[in-house]
Amino acid sequence: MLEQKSPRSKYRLKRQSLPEALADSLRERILNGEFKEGEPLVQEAIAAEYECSRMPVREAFRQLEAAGLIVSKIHKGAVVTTLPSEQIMELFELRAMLECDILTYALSRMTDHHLDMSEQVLEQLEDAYHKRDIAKVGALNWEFHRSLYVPAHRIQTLALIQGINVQTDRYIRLQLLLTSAFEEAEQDHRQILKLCRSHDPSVVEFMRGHIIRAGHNLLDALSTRKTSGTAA
Amino acid sequence: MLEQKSPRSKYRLKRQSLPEALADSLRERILNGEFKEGEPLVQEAIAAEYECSRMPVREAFRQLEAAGLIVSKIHKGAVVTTLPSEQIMELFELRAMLECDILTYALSRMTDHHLDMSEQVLEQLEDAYHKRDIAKVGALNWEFHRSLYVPAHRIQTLALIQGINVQTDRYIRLQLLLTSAFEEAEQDHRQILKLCRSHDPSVVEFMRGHIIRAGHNLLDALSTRKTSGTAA
DNA sequence: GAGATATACACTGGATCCAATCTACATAAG
DNA sequence: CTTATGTAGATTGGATCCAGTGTATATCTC
Repeated sequence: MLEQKSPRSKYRLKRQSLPEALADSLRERILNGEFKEGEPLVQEAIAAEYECSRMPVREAFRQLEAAGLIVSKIHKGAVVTTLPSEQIMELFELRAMLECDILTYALSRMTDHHLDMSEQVLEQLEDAYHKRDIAKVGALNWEFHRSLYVPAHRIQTLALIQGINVQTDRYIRLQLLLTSAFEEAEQDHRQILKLCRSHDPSVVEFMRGHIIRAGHNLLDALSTRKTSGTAA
Repeated sequence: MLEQKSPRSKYRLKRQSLPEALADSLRERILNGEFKEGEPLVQEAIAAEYECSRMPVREAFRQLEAAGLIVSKIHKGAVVTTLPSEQIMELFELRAMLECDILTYALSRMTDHHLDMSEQVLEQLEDAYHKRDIAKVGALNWEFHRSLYVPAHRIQTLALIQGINVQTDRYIRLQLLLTSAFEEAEQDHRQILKLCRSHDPSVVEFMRGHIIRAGHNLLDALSTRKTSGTAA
């Protein structure tokens, strides 16, 4: 818990405030489904768990609220956000639009170095997938997409996409538990990388399909879960 | 300062925590240029101004940071974000893409009621513009755009667009001080409303031009300011 | 016994206090 | 005179404490 991430310099020391570290950890736990939709997050309980006061917890909550992962009502506390299925699909549609846009920018600027990096991430992703390490798959899935977009140098767009991916990650990880539809996504990823290597503009539309299909697959999985098993 | 906003019910009482109210007020002050780019925000000073402790200020800062208006480094405090001009233009391009998308959804669902509401906002906007009330123009400009998008029922998209508009608002208000390019925007707004009334799909492309032009006009204004007057 | 009122407990909101870190200035060494 | 070191003041980070609100249970009235 509370590990630091993405060290730029080789000897980078802990440079993160407690609230940020807490937010990172809590975000991860929400995405992993440890805190389920609608579940209340009690300041005191979290504080006790991390052996700190409620103060940094409150600041972390503000961050998570801004990211759309929780909502907090005054004097009533925070609960994990619940999204209706239309809004989940809307998130995937937003991703499709924004990621296709940024990929168009990125495509002409990708170097072999970039592509090798992406391939490396993809290999890790495939490895994690075969080991059924859900959390790692979720994180690496985004990391792979992200690696393709970096060459675009579209800072604001990338930040926006990252925010949306945090939200969809939650459902992607859920889907990994429910279905085996991710097999298909795996093949997509290889194809995407291949098209990128040849700088083929058709990759943009392929990416759109990849994202939209993921959304539909997920919604199918969610609806069948709801109709069939109403497990607590 | 710290007034409540958007009362849905007629007798809505204060239902906002201090940090939220603070964030609203500080956001407004940043957008109005009272706190300039790169200017540090000192917790104690703000707390003294609002006659509260530093605690709610810190939580408000977290919100503003998530909105991209400030950045805070550990043990070094918060400063108002400075964006390079490419990123400002990128924000306008994002707006163009997202707002055109949502407008397409909204167009077929707009009722006369919706359109009348929009017209009402537009009249207030024109009024504020003629009175040179910069803050009001900024707020109402977004409110007009927003009113056109509400019928689309695209909650996530609208939230995203709102976030970007908060950022561009800052520069729009700056532009109002620097240039008279907003005249043109005023005419655009009337034209947009007219096209919406006839549910003419060409309004989407018109909107795109409206937003992109606004971005270019702004960058022109900013660059001439930088090259000519290097006023403190 | 059902509904309204009162009260106790749990939790959040905010203030004050202490510790840790940064910055700036002063001082000393080369 | 320049650079390095040390120290004091300012400012942020985090903990503890108190107050206010919400909820649930118990009590009272009809």
